[in-house]
Amino acid sequence: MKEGMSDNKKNFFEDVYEVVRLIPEGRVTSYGAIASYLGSKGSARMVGWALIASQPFAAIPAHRVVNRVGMLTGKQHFEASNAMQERLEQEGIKVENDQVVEFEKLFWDPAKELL
DNA sequence: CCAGTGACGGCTA
DNA sequence: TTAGCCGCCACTG
Repeated sequence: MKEGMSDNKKNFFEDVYEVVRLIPEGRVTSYGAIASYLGSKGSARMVGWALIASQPFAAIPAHRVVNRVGMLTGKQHFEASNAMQERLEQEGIKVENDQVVEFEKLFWDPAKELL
């Protein structure tokens, strides 16, 4: 993390981490869903940015966050290009061609399922 | 200071 | 239906 970072930004990052930590095993959510839940509706990109910064913290299951159609767009940011898919399959999620199988059934929306 | 670049997503053609 | 455009905003050169 950076030193000169404003409190707002820092809190946004930590809020993202908190939500991601709450994603149940075997379920996935999207960048936009998290941004929306945190009140920054159009800032899905910032969620992705926060996850890049979360790389060093293994406790955050960033592999459970994919884009709005269920594609593993962030896999290149993991240690290995296949780490994201392997972690998902390890919890029972099937992935074909960088796409989560039955994404709609596994989708976990923080705005609805979190309270 | 300015322009380019994204782990995105909604809208338009 | 597939492609492209653009708003979003932190960061980099």
